[in-house]
Amino acid sequence: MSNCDQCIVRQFSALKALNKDQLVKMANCKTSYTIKKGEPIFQEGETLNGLFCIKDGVCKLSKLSSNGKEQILKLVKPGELLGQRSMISEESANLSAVALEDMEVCFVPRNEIIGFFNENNQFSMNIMQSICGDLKEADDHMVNMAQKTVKQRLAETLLYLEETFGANEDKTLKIQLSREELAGMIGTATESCIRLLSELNKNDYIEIIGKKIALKDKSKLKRLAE
Amino acid sequence: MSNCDQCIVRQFSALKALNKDQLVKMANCKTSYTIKKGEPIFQEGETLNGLFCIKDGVCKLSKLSSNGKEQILKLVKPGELLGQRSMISEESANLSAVALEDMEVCFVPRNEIIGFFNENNQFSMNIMQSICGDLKEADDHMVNMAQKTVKQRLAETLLYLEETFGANEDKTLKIQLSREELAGMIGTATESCIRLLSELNKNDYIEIIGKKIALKDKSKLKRLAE
DNA sequence: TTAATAATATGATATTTGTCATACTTTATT
DNA sequence: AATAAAGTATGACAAATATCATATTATTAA
Repeated sequence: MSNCDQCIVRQFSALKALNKDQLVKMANCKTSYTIKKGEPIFQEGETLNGLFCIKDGVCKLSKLSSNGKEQILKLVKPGELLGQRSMISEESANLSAVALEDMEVCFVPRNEIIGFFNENNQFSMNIMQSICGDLKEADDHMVNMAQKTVKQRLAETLLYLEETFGANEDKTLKIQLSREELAGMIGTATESCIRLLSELNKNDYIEIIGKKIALKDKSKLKRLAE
Repeated sequence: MSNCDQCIVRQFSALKALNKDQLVKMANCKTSYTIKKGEPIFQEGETLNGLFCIKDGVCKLSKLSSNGKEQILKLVKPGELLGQRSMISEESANLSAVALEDMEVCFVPRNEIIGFFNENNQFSMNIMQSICGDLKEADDHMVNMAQKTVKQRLAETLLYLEETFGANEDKTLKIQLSREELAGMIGTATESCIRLLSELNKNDYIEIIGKKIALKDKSKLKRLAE
């Protein structure tokens, strides 16, 4: 049973407000998991009863729309928490979480976290602020979805992916998304996404190297995204 | 200085967890406002420093997109709170709030509310749950924006408006939105919105009576919205 | 390795949606 | 009441996007 003290999640999430005692308690009740690329951490509708800490690997949060297409709402990276909303609302998961890479996560039962809420105001304030951040992001994202063209959303998403997950030595995006997943992020048909990528490639905004994508002219992309 | 004890906002919001003492404190520090239709309660970017209680009237929460169009993200009705996110994040307002009808609102300074947080766990839990509700709504809304056609979104919005704000005796929607505002809710051009309303009118989904809209066949509308 | 499957790519075409022009109607102002 | 201004409506057209078909390439399984 490893220590939570030095964990990356502690450094970057609301957990930074926990004291030694609370960290020990958490270390004693947590469960660690390895999750293979493509596997779910949880599914839409599932009861969670706790909080997930993302130690390593990236996952997508998505929801199936009534037309059967998967809309990706958010990508979650190491250091972040998962399942905050369900835990607080005492509701089943509204979104599915599926690994985009091999992952390491810890699960902490709800009771434990609620205990921390009641004895640690700073911790509950941190959790609140994290959820408020998600809400602001969601509102901003909505305006883009509603008011920008697919091409603009694609440009914006590519910039976001590089900024958030970085690039390899050959400038290609580190995060590996299929064309279908990329389309699911920007809310369009896979073919439209591929077509626009080809166009951006032709016009030297990006370079397509096999399945990988390198951002060639970021300022041009920014101008396109507005 | 009126009593907060019997206020509609107390009954329907996180404030229901406040005790007598806290209600008295709040009554003593609150400010009441009347806001005329069309006037802002606050604007995007403004510093709020407190929480608004909606006693009467409906307002829209909107944001200007980079192309200059207004996207309406949410409508807020009597009994609800406004400015929770800004208060918790200690950030300026991400959205503008503008009255759709004459309104009565109260303002409670941030300090007071933060005090209640620290002495009343149930209250802070209620606020958290309210924000979590907003987040779930935003996620669901996003899937619709991304995956449904404008016509489907229009049908869905009309149903939402009747369900949430009711209808008059002649079946027309109680809430009075301009075509431009309706377009701003569903994320489309005003002309497209008008055109689709005409089409729904022609096909007996709705009836257009001057500027007012009556839902004529709700089950057909539901089927359209999917 | 070979076959089978999935992912990527592109053409052809239909549909949806946005834009601009203009007319009509209602509301506000003088 | 007359005028102006704003809101609603519709046509014509262009642009954006989805859908279906099919080809090509990469990946997986036998």
